[in-house]
Amino acid sequence: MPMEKSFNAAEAEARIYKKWEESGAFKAGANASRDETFSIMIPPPNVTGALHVGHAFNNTLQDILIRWHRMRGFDTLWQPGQDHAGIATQLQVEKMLAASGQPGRRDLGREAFLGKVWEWKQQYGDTIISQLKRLGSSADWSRNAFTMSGAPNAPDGEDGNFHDAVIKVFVEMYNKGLIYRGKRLVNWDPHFETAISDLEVENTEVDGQMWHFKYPLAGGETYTYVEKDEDGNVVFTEERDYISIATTRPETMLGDGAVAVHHDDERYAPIVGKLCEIPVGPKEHRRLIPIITDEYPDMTFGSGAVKITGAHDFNDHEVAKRNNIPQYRLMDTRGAMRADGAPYSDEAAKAAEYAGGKDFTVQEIDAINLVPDEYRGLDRFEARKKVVEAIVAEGLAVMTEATDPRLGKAAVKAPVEPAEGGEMRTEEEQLVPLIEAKKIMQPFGDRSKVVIEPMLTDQWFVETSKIVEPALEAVRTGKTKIMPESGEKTYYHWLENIEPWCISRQLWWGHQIPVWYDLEGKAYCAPTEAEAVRQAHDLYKEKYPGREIVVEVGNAGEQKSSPDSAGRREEAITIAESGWSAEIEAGKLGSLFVELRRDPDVLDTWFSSGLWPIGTLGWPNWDESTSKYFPTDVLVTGQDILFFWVARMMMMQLAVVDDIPFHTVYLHDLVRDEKGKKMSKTTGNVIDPLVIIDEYGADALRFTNTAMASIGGVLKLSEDRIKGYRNFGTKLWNASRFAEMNGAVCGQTEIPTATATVNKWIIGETARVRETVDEALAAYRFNDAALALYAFVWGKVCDWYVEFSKPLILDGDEATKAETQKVMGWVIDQCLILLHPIMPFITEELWGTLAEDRSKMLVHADWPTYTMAELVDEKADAEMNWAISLIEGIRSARAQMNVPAGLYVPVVMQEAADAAKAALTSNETLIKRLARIGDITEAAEAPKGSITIPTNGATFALPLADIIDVDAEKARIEKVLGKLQKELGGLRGRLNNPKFVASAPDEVVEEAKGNLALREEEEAQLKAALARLAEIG
RNA sequence: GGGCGGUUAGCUCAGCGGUAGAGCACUACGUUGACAUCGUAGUGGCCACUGGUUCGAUCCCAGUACCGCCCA
Repeated sequence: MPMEKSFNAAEAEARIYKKWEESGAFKAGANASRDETFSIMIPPPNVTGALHVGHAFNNTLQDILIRWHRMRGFDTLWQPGQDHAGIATQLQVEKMLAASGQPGRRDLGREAFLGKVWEWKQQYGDTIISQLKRLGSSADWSRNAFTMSGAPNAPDGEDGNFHDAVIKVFVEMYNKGLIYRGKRLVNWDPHFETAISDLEVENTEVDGQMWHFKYPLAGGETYTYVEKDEDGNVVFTEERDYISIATTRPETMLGDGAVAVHHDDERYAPIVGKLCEIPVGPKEHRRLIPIITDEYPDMTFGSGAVKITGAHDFNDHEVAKRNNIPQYRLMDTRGAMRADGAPYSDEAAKAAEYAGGKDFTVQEIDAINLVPDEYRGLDRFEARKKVVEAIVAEGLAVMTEATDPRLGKAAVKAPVEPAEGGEMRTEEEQLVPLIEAKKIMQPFGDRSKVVIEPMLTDQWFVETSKIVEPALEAVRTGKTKIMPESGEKTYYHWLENIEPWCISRQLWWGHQIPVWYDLEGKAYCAPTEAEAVRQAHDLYKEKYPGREIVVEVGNAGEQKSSPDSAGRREEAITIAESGWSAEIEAGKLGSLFVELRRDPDVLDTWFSSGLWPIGTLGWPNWDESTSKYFPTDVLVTGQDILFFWVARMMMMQLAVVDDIPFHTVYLHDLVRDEKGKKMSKTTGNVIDPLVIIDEYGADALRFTNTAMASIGGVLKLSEDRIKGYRNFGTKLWNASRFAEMNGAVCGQTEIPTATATVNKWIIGETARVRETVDEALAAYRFNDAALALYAFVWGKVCDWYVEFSKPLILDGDEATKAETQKVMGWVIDQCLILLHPIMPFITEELWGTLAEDRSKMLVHADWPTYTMAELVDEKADAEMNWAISLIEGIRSARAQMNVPAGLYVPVVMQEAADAAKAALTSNETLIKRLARIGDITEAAEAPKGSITIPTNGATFALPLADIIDVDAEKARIEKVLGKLQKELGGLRGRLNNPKFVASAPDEVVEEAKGNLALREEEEAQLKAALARLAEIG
């Protein structure tokens, strides 16, 4: 039964994938024939995710490396899995709850909500896995990992131990002092109501406004404000009773703790150390703040004076810390103005005390709510408007002319002079508040897209500075190599300037921080609750020997009471140590009750994915069967997560198991559309890989991905290109179909011996492409591997070898026919093997079709190791190249001279060298056939009016005096000659230059000489041809 | 502002010391014994610009212009 005319990807792919999987072909160690391991950890896709072109690209490369190594007999593991994606998943589930009319997260409470998340995960979490399978990914799915597996509330089937690994690492790092908790200014996402890391903040330039306000000096003081030019000449003098401040965020004025000017700023020297008034809030409770000096203010920017709001700005925070300025928090977790605490008058009075010199703690300051009563509860942007209105109304805005260009679009056009046809303005200038239209950088949450608020909160941090050095060292010494090399530079730059990593998130979905506090705030970090209880128990037991200690874990918000061993219930449970001491002194005996509450925060998702390499392998409970895959070999991932993930894995693995996680990092760009634009739903240029697979097959998409994958290359995915590689698959299919129809012998275990030149030649070419592919893959030059195979399969096998074989198989003698059938079968098999890592489906299908008694499926076929040294026959190579050039020369000349394609023309050969004669004789049938020529005769002179085809070692003439136009042939030859002479000029120029001959490497000189000789021969042949044509006229 | 890249055929990209390649597109011809998802032939490039190093530069170095990306 003849094969179909093309590969039915839609039908075959699922069937083939099932066969692979059911046979355990992807299991770790499958097909291993040597001890060396090769392992790759998949960059875990979000459990909420769906396959996009980036995954498709990324996984194609990983799969190629894995399949290639597996076929080569390595003990191979491709570890798959998913990431729990804290914020994204929590958001998705909340949306689902809202959409289906179920109670929301807060109504459900933590436990119930997490139950919903797990349900959701079990229902949808496998989506991306099934999509990766459609791509042909040969990961060991039996080991699929999940970053939340083994968490305390995980349902059955989610019982890995990733959670244990995460918790263990946290505890160890805590005990080593690498993790700490502190009140720090963090990036706060008011939408998700959680801290996020600085990497999750996108700074974007937006149209903003800068307001200029007057902060009146306390007690109506005045000073002389003087401005000088560069030479020290006074250019402006004014008596002022205020200091002018510029701000882009007026609402934060409420929390100002000081006004700062630069040490060297002479303009404000007279008032440094004095107090000024924040020009907002109830008149009777205006707060006074000091004017201080610091290095931070830029004298050339704005007025040179800046307000310091330590709790809401990173720069201000530093200034406040340096100068011990109180940092007042103004907003709640949603970014609304605080509504807690006492009335404003009371709070302002407290603040005044601290401003007046009373000692304070960070907590005491944080408790103060300095938002005036009328602004409480307002959204921060609403509050901004009101603050501005109030200040302007009070006349404390800096005013300017309405024509001031700094006002931007709001500026009024300057009046036109009467001379220019305008009307002179007579009234006094209208003054308006100075609100500069300015581009400002604003921080946005990368997921929420809302404006991020710097917020002073308690958070957990990894002291990255203490673990960064080994990670830097590993790359510096080349132990881990990052490709492309520019990635290493970026890596150094970031790690050398690394900031502490905020790892706590105010979310529910994630690994809850394993720290419990007693009500004094003492922290107990332990892998389990029982262990924390024990720690607390031991601690107090030591302090109060002889007393019974009862430790209980409560939930935040509810006081817990518990009977002691004597059955007595504590009346007023006093937890503070001082309280206990008092009780002891009073001689009261009873048990001491210690209540513990667990930190409600969870860990940043990247903290767990930072442990991906060891966590997936079962650390800390791993054994040789899994630990042998560590360190892994290569990480293939997007360069956009170099910092998020790669750098953190480096730091974490080195900190935890003192080894690198991988020896090579292959970074790639984002996959873009064909014009180079980012794909986005809003632009509507998203290419869905599943749609592509449906239409063109997974192999076409994979080949396209491979061909795009040059090191550091830009990835522009175009459907035309995919279509082209689908066609390539069809080409392979049809060459195989031809082979099958003509008795090619597939499934041989030995390389067939060849006597025919063409067979020797293609065997040598096969060895050549095998070496090229291996070299390319070893160097991660996927595009080179793909292109070499494309050129070989299409350009060599299909275009030449299949054509050459036709006369041999169809018209040749039995021996030649049999030999050619064997060689062809072998060559096709080699094509399938070499292409399999890139195009697994079509090759596996052909592998099964072309021979019935294969010992293994192609997925486990042995990768060849033959070399060019063994298989290239120089003579056959030279002969075939000569034959090809002759055929091409004849075809080209015929086409240009409009010789009818169906016409078999006779040929006359002249001045033939022995090698050319021999080459012609041994390949005569196929040359005749492919060049469409008749009898070949030899003569001393070419017939008059013939077409000339020069070759190395012989000149050929097609005697077509009747058909051809002599002038056209002249023109054709002159054109060729023109090109030739340009080349000759270059070659002669070089060889005539003594310095070239002296300095260039010998082989280059030899090559040039050889080239020159060839070109000169060709030139002579063409000139002779022209001379003959000239005779005719 | 700091860092990292890019600029090669109409388009998308390789190449990165020895004088330029692929795919697509385009033009002409073609139902030649697997393939029209094809075949044959062809058109098309001062390799951004200016200097330098070198016997020789698209390739190395310096600068300029323009375009990206990352970080402030």
